[in-house]
Amino acid sequence: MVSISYSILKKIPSKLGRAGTLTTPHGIINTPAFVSVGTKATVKALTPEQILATGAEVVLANTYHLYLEPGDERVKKLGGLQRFMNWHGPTMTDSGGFQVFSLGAAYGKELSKVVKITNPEQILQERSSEGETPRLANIGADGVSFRSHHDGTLHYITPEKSIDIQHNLGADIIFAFDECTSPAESLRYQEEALERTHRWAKKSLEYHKSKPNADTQALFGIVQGGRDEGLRKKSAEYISSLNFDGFGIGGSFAKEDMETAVKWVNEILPEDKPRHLLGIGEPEDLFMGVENGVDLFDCVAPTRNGRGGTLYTHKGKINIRNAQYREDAGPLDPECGCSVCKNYSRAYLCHLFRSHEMLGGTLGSIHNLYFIINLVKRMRQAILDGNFDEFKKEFLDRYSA
RNA sequence: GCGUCGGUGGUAGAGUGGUCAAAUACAACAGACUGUAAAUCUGUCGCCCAUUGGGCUUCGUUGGUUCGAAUCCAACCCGGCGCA
Repeated sequence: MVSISYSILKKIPSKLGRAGTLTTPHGIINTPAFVSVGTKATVKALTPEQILATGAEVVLANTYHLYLEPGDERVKKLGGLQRFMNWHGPTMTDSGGFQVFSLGAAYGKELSKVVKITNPEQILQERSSEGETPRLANIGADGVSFRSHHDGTLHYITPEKSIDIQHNLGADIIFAFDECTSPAESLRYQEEALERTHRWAKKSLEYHKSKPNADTQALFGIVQGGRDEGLRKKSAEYISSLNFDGFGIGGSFAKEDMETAVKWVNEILPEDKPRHLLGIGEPEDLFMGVENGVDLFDCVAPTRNGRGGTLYTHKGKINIRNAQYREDAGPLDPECGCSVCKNYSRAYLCHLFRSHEMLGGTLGSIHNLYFIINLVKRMRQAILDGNFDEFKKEFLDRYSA
């Protein structure tokens, strides 16, 4: 029995990009697609009905968070992730690998998923090591020990443990436990981390395949390797050699490193399996990813920005709290087809955010998710229509003007 | 009218002789956010220049005491409360 199946419908001529369909036990994902992030089994501020209305086809939850609260066993007992959160479409779970980074090397520092600086020298300076906040995640030989950020309890996650948790959660697509590294790490460290991630990938896969869940849940292996071409390619080759159902491309990037890294990897990954660029989702990055053969993206940006009042428009992002919108009776983005843009004024949204009303975060999330999901859908359509390049130029010219 | 307590930056509210252009919170004005430590976080917030920094004017009003006053004294103005 096969958990998922992927097929390509059309490619971007002489590029890696493609449009296809990914069939899961809980429905079809039309790729490329943007995956909504619902870390704790909720896309923050949205009901499943609202998630659906944004055009979302798939939701990604998090192993680490759900393991801590309410507990994966409990989720299993309550019918699994889909049933628990009342989301009936396809689901994914991240392995907790990102938390190795965010609660480890990046904890208490200026490091994040995408670093603006590109000069390696500068990135290395970001690595402040003395007397900093103690990490909540520490890497051991076979796994990672996490100090829970909400009750201080200690937890040890191994690749097998991560898979067990993800089996209990029951998402359609799950990820191998990996180590997301910072671009600030030395090449030597990247090598060491990559070896670890590869070892864990193999363990994750073997363990997964030994369980009946392998029939209903697909497992994606994650390519790492940082900013180094040799390591990235080595990782793509190694992960490709294992019998994963699909692939994730991970790591924290310097903004301008991202495109080359994605290219290196996707030139190697087998064409007939889906690829997921983990944690990426700003419009310009989505174009880059789609053009270079990425099928799936997930990113907290639309929802996190949406809750904070930074909203996407065809003319770039705006901060709806700004004074200039206080009496702006027009729609947020006249070119957007979402329910927020059709029914509410900028002035009203501005008021909601200024008065800290919950509805602000909800409407902001609905709009931003719709905007990003729809953007990727339009990219898909453009591939099918054979005019991806034109669409990309037309959109980005105005978006970044 | 008498007594009493009090009048501080947009607001609330610390401060009671120098380290005070004045804590803190809120508001205001901006900014950040990329596999969610996030309905979060950061900066600015008297005026004028400047990179550190410097100059000027502020704590009801006026006048004093003092090397030095938001802080002490006096008078006045305003408000709360109590008694007539």
